[in-house]
Amino acid sequence: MEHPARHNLGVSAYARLKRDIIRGVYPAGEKLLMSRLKERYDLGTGPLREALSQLVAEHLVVAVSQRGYRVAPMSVSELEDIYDARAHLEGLIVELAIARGDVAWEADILAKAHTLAKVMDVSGPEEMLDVWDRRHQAFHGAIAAGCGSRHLLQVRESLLDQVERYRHLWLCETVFSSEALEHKRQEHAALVEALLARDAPRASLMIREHLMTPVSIIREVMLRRDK
Amino acid sequence: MEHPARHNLGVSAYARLKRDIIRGVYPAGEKLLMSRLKERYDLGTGPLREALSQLVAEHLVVAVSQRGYRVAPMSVSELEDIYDARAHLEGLIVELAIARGDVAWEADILAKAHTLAKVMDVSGPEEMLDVWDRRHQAFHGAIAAGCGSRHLLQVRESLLDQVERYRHLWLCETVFSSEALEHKRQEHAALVEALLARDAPRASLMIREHLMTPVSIIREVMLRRDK
DNA sequence: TTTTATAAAAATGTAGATATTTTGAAGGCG
DNA sequence: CGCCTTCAAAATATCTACATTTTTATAAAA
Repeated sequence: MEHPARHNLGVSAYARLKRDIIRGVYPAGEKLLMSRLKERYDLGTGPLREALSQLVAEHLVVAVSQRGYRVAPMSVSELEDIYDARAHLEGLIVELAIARGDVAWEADILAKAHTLAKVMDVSGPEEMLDVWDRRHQAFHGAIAAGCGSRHLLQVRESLLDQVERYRHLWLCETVFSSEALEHKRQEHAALVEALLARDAPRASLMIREHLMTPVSIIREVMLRRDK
Repeated sequence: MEHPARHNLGVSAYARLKRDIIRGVYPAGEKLLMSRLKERYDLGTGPLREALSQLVAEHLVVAVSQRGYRVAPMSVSELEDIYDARAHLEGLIVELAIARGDVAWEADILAKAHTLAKVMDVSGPEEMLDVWDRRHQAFHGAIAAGCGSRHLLQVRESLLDQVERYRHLWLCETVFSSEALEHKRQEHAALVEALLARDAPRASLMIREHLMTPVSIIREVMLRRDK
């Protein structure tokens, strides 16, 4: 009938740039030369500037007038602040979800938790980490969805994007030991239990702690790298 | 020494467009014709598209590929969700501010509260509403600042921008009676009292209720207009 | 070493070319 | 007659190429 996807170049430039920044293709603080980007993505300046403007609004890129764009810098202090903000926001969302979530919400959490717990190493650790991460996101997404607020979820997504670069450091560093995975699994199980029991204070505390655990590891990776 | 402000056209296009959208110069859902914008702001398509891309990221504008841009639609359901999200976020921020704020934070709140309480009608109601609104924002900003999290404050700003169009309806509608102003003043005083007493649950509840009060009025304005 | 002059590189903006969507009229069909 | 298609013209969005302005790098002079 219609073309499957008919978006303009700015949109795909945005998606590709964002992906590359989050994946660490460009180091934090690196200058994003127009000429280089034009070559790499085979696009004109127009669409690129559109994409960069959006990324500026999302704080993944900073613009200095007449001096182009650079990847937003990373720092330990930002690491701490962003994880702190995210943990507290997620705590709030969990409390609301417990107050507002219905049976379908509960069911979806159970479903996603089950899928996550059953991730098996079938085709190499690289592939498996990818699957695990996707299902992990889906699990937490299902929990958050219960809050029922489009705008809170939107704000949550925004912080997720901003935290992703730091989280990527963690995923790369942590050669995922099966103990760590087992530990996560237990935390998730306990969290599900608290959610279904509708114990808001406990669930909120648990998720805040759950989300803060990577911070110390990432901090050390960053300090080590900076030397 | 140097030029005071040397930003590119995209930046000023962004500021002007945002201002006009928030102020209701363009009705919600209206198509933003490139030709019209070019004429109105005397700019080329390049800078305009940059600005619009940023506004898309901030959810004030929506883009449909190959079909240009339009002002983000407004609806009663969004009104309710956005105020709900904002109230809960602000409640969280207040709790954190009470836990983390120092003496300078307390002092700044008192200062801003005082300035706000002493707004006098000196040069017409238009001017006075403007002054009151600015000081009101400063007062709430001072409270929020105590949470100490750059990212939470950034997320708060984002929601403030999104809510501003609805709030503007309220400001326009409410021919500010001195009773309403007096009522606000009392709410503010009580809030300051709870903050200084470091009573987190009470302050959080108070601010949530304080922020939700305009909703019913705005809803009625919107329902009346849609008919 | 610091300053200044100059050349190269880069960012930014505009005009116009291209592609897409919308409009509106004409024609066909129930 | 009302309603749906079809199709061309007009309007619109989008993109690129090039012109302009600004910054950065380089080298000579103080």
